[in-house]
Amino acid sequence: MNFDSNIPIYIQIADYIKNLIFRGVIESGERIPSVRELAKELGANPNTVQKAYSLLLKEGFLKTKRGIGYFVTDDEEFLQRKRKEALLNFVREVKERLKKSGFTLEEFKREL
Amino acid sequence: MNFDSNIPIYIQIADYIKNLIFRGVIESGERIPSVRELAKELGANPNTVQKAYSLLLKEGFLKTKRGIGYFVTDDEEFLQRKRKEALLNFVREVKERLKKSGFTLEEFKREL
DNA sequence: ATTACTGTATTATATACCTATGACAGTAGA
DNA sequence: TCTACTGTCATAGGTATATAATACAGTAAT
Repeated sequence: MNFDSNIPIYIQIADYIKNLIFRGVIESGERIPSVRELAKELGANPNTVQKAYSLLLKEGFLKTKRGIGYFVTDDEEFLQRKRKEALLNFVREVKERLKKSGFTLEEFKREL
Repeated sequence: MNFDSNIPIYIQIADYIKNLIFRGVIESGERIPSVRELAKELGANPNTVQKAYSLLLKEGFLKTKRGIGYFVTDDEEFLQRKRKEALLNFVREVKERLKKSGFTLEEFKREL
């Protein structure tokens, strides 16, 4: 993982976890690394990981059990919906950026 | 223009100008708004606009004449090359994000 | 010369982010 | 019970970003 970006690290970590869920690397209901574990693994601060987890908690991706750990939500329907939303949002974002930069969709597809 | 993003404002402004150049809204050699003008127009601070312009100056998109203003470089070959680079970088970024999120290229194209 | 623009630079202040460190509370197993 | 994990919270310090205010220097038109 690479933190040399303008995007806040806790956002990058949240996206990283979200992507692992979408990819099925972490399954529904499964436990994820503790804040201290992941912090050590990524070379980040536990507080930063905590902030990322809190965000995912608020968004509904994670559940927490004090003293035990964080878990991916077991609401599979929710995850499927979010996955679809993520794709559509991404498509919208791509189109927006193409328009802003003055690239045509054809020009883009040609390089894809 | 919208600054409620995690991306620093001076980066957003630099991208905004770059896009205007790529789209041909501002032409090669043409003068761009003064730091104070653009700051007022965007509701940002002149120092922030200055930082954006300095970045574009360093990258070669702009030239400066003290007491007169900032101008888009007259090196059209450079701009063409940068435009192409921007497209290819964007394509690479899109592919990367698709891979990280576990979306297939076909899945993406279907929504495009 | 005066005026009104330019770019450029400095200082101070506020805020968000990140890290380091430590503390407290809940859980599970030896 | 003790130990070693968990989540959670608080404090302090450093850095980047953004704003506000001000100042100085170069250019051009009146």
